[in-house]
Amino acid sequence: MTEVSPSDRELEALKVLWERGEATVREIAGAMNAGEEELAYTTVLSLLQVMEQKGLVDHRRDGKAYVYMPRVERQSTFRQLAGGFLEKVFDGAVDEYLVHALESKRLSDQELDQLEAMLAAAREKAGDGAEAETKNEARRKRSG
Amino acid sequence: MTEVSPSDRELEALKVLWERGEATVREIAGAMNAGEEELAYTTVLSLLQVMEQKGLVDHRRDGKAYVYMPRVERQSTFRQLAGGFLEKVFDGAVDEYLVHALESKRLSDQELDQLEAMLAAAREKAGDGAEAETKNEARRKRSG
DNA sequence: TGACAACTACTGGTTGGGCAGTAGAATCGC
DNA sequence: GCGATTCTACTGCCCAACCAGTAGTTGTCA
Repeated sequence: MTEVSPSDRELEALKVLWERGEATVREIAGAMNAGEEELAYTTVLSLLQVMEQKGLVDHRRDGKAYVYMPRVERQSTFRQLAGGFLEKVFDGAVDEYLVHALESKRLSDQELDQLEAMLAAAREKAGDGAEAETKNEARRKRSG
Repeated sequence: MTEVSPSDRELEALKVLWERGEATVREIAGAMNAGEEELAYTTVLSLLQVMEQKGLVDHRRDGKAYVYMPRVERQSTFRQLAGGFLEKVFDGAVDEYLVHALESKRLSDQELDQLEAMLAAAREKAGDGAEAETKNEARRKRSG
């Protein structure tokens, strides 16, 4: 459904919108300028306009200002981004994907616990679909 | 050390080189054209030349042809890519990073085992490094 | 209503990635 | 030596992302 992926800057803007639900251009610009970089107001506006064309955001009028809101879900966008990266860089090898992330950053115990829990959950879910998966495997082997 | 990240296409070429150790332009072009897309020979050559400027690859002459070889490590490149993506998209939240990867792809039992093992290893390492890390922290604070 | 303040639309410049053609250099076979 | 082949160097085009200015519009307030 969501064919277009946001660029880096666009993702920044989306993050603001996901957090707030909706925001004026000025608010978004303010949030994006929280760091060191300073973007001109009109730059952010341009960004939003392009994003609207792509279907990433929507807007309505409020007084004389435009209020922008996200049109894509946080979840699905992230999934799409992660999936795309995984495929593009690691050719789908999740273990490679994770191991380099682990190497690039030292993790706290809590984070490790969190990951552990997620793996357990994934295992559960895999259990659900395991039968179908196995059938596919078998079919592939027979026909191959 | 490695300041520049390869673009998507450049990464493709690097993958070929990592696999083979070294290769002529023609070989690289052949490998990259294994899929559906067809790139002109000169296109691949241009790509390599740009990559050389960036310090991603090196070349030597062999007869009349150039033989290219990687100048950056597979490991560190992947780590850099994964780390960058993690930071840029998920603001460093590894759990988010993984969960979306898990969602985007159904995993086999083997893969899950693999991930589990990696987490265990990471936990070990976290334990090992904790002390040293603490010492460094302390030293830094004292001298600062 | 008129002037000002704040906002948006439109336009353009810059950069990097991607692609490929043409011209020129090197090599090989004879 | 000389032509044909195969390679590289150089150049240019296209497109998307990014950035921001200028002109025009809208709302507000005295």
